[in-house]
Amino acid sequence: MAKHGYQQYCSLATSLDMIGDRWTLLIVFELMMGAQRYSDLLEHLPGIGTNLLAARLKRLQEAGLVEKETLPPPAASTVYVLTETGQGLRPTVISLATWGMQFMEPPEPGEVFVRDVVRRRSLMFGTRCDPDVDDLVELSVDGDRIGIRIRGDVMTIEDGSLKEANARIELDTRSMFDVITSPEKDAAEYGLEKATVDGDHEVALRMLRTLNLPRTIALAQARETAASPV
Amino acid sequence: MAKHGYQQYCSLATSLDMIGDRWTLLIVFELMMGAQRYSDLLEHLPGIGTNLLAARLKRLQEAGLVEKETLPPPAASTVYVLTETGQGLRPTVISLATWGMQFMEPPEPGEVFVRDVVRRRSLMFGTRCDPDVDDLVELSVDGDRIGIRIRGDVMTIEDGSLKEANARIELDTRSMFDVITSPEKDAAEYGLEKATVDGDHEVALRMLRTLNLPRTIALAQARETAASPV
DNA sequence: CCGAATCCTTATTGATACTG
DNA sequence: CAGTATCAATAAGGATTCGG
Repeated sequence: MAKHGYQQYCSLATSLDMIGDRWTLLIVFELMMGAQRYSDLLEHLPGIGTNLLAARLKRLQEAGLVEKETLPPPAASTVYVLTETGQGLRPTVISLATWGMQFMEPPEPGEVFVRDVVRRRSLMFGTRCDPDVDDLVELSVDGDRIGIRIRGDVMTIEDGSLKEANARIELDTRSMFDVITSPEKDAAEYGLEKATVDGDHEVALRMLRTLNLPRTIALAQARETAASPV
Repeated sequence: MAKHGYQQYCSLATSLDMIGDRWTLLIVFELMMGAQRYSDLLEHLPGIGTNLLAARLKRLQEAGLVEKETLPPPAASTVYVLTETGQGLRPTVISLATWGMQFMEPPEPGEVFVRDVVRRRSLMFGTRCDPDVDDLVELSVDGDRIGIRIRGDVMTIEDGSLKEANARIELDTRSMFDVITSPEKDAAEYGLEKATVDGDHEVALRMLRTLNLPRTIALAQARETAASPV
């Protein structure tokens, strides 16, 4: 689309020449959540079309934002990884994703898979957390069930139900939406009221707080940046 | 381009549906530097084509990011203005523009108009400045001449030469590039060595520091954000 | 002159089929 | 699994025209 680019001597135009094409930034976003195979990307980017994915990956590699890596045997599959340069887009992507949050409507039940929402959340999840925490929570939203482990500053997700969870949270789509998108710092408490909790309530509350954290922090940072723009 | 959008329940995809089209973010960037008429935008966005500009402005208005305003007589012209929502993109735009800086090559002499470079710089210029400063400097880069006034936290630019300037800086394109893009905090001192200065050296140095400021601050913020990603 | 709307050509995309 | 190839549908680029 930007075949011969914006021909402007402007760093924003330069950036857009590199990542301004349709789908490109979404691919970068996906790769920020970890290395992925071609088919993983296809799956996580519904609607992209295999030719476009291939084309974008090629350009991203030429631009030095992405690299192909071959996993050691027995996996022996090739994955795409963001380079250091590509990782440099993290603040931008987070800031843009945060801005977009204000336009999101509560989803229809079933429209959304919790797993994807929490996965994306995990990108914005930072290091500002208690290093001693080690929580394993089963989260079920309108029947859609995943396991989330928070260990210090690392969040990992697994599918299906967990026998060893410290807490089980069951909640409806709307409440989940409220917890995640609300800039209020008591959104987690509110979500807890709406939820059915099994197991350690303390752990459950901490988990909901963690899921809300990115939004709160991002807003604070955005305000600060806006107040004294760079 | 994104006619029926990415159909993903994802705030980044939502953002891109609004500002992901070609030219759109550049238009927003322009408007961040102040209200502009249709023809001003055409001029500042070389290559856009009048039909596209019209189409983008229409979409941006529908999306609530831009509004049309009619200036009071005798100006009586209509200008486009960013709404509060549109202004919310400021941190994103600054972060993306900062990221792109690493790919910029020193321009050919004459390729670039100082005025445009400094104009864009003024967007990133923030409030972290000495409120007592009131400097008026004439800056000439390879013969291209503008006047810059810094008064507290406000930077204004005017064309042509100034009789009343406190200092006159004359420098080549390459040195100007170095001052602006260098993350080193002594870039300004370096630039001063390369320059011919007439008038108050203290004022000249402060001006070069100010032009370098955005880059330095932006990098510091990016590092911080990357370290504890939102 | 400003602020577009129209027409036409080229480039990019989206969807699907196909291959090593 | 990891892409290519094909092709119709769209969007962008460029020139010109039009109304106030």
